[in-house]
Amino acid sequence: MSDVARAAGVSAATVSRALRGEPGVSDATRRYVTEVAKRMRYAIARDASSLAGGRRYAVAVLTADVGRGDLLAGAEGALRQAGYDVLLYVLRDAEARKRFFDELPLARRVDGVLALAVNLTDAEDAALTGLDVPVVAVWDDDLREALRLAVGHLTGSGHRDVALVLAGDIDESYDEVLVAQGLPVRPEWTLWSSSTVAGGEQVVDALLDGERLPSAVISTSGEVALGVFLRLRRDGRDVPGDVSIVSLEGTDLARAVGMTAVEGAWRERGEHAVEVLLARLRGEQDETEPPSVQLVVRGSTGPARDS
Amino acid sequence: MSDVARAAGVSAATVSRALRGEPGVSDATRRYVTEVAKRMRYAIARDASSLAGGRRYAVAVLTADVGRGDLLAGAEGALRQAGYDVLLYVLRDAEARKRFFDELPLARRVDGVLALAVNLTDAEDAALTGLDVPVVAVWDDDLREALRLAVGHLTGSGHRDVALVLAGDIDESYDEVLVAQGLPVRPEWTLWSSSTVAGGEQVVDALLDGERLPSAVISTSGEVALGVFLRLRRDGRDVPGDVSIVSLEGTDLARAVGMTAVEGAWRERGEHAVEVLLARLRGEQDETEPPSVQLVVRGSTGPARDS
DNA sequence: TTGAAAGCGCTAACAC
DNA sequence: GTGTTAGCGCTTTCAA
Repeated sequence: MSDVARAAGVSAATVSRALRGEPGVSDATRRYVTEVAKRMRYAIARDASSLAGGRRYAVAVLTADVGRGDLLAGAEGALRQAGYDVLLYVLRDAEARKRFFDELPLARRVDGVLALAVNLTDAEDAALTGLDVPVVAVWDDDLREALRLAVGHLTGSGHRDVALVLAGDIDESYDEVLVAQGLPVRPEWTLWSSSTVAGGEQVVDALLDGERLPSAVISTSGEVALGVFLRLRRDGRDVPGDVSIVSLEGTDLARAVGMTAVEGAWRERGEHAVEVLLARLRGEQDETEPPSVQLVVRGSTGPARDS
Repeated sequence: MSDVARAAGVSAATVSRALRGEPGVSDATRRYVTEVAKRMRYAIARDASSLAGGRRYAVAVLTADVGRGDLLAGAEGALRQAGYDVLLYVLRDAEARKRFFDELPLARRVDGVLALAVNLTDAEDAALTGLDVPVVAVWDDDLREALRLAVGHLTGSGHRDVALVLAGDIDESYDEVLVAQGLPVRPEWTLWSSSTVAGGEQVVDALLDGERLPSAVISTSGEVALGVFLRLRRDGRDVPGDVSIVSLEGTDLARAVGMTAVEGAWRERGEHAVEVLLARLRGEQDETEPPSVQLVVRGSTGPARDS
């Protein structure tokens, strides 16, 4: 930077102000400095900038699962455009997750935290809040809303025996949504799975071991839903004749295989989360609503067997 | 840090040396300082550290497509474990890609660059090399090898009319692999697609518009391969009776739907790439081989129609 | 083995 | 509108 200052015949402070768009520089000077900097291919040393200025121009993005590509891509694009670096943390499994929250390697390193598809426990949330930077989480509310839609659709078709498959580290309180809509909750019908097709297949195995099959399965993960579908079919069950399936993660994969799903505009959801975070960073509050989700009925759901 | 120094009754320099494992500190001092730092929940200010030390403890990870989750997850885990931050850059489409290489926002910000599933053009490669940090790219070689396996499998079953679907920004020279194995190359059978199921469906539409169908389709993307499969079937074509399909991206999705695919151990491939990069960072050269890929034959391929 | 001092490249506060 | 000065929190000489 001092090179640029010398070349432009101004002080380093002026270069700094000019390049950052700070007030207190004449238009002519700003233009000239900008041009010189460009010609010299000057790239700011962010470390020094952060050290002196206090801001870090970086946001940590936590995700449980890189599979939810659109959410992540949307957030990355929006952050990048706003001039923030994206520090990616993949909380792949319980162990990685625990290590992350134990060490919490974010202190003094980021201006904010975005938790995508993570579903923080209270303790984890507290740990992040202790960092003293804004934390924005996407997924939990979205998931609840999606679940409500799915349950509504199923009860409307006479389903009462609904199994819920949760992918990732998700707390149990989702059962409440079932209860709220008047459905019974059977412990053996609340299942956990990794977010993979194979996970979905295993879920079906567990279900088949039980007394009887539920008449419908809701899965938070599109891949799991597909696994459930494939495994059921391989076992000679008809979908939706014997079992209906709803995925809470609508992607074009769901569309292509004809899976009833909640479509969430995930890229837009990621961008919206960034808006909220940036507003918090500015000390404001973003009041806009996230993009709404909607249920798209396809061939994987039908009336309940006994209705 | 000076707090820790004061509390431990040593100088900041000693704290610095102790915490980083630098020589020149007695074991007793190191242990004590480490303990005090931990007790005080000291977190180093990376900015200051980088500024003073020259190293940035950060690696840029470029990816064309967050869909290849395992590759990314593998690289992220390995980098994190080695103490590096992961700066994620999603080169989503041609425009984002161009902007990235025009601005090249990495100067003075990272110690190295990892390009995952990107396939750099010569110009792009030169731009990165100009950054003066090690650059490691994964995908191109892997893809060529995978393609060789796929082509070998198909020609072994008598296929000669093979269409190639490239997902992402991939250069055309992959045709050479077909030529090298004695296959004819027809321009209308080299197709580009976005890495989505929908993209695969569109590819089939284009194929159906042509004079005749190829007897086999190779797709670099697992999702595209699935789209091809679904669309062909919806059109009344038999797979593999009419058309065989091979995916170069073997995931459990490929397994679940019975797709012949090249399984690449992507997570391990990502970790290996990090090994190579870290070695370069240490000024060494990693000579280990990347994990090998292998073809798994499933139901989506069979003998050629006319053989 | 340890400490003191200089300086990394910026920004912010204060002058002018 | 612009320059000067003083740090930001570390690492790295150089001395002790």
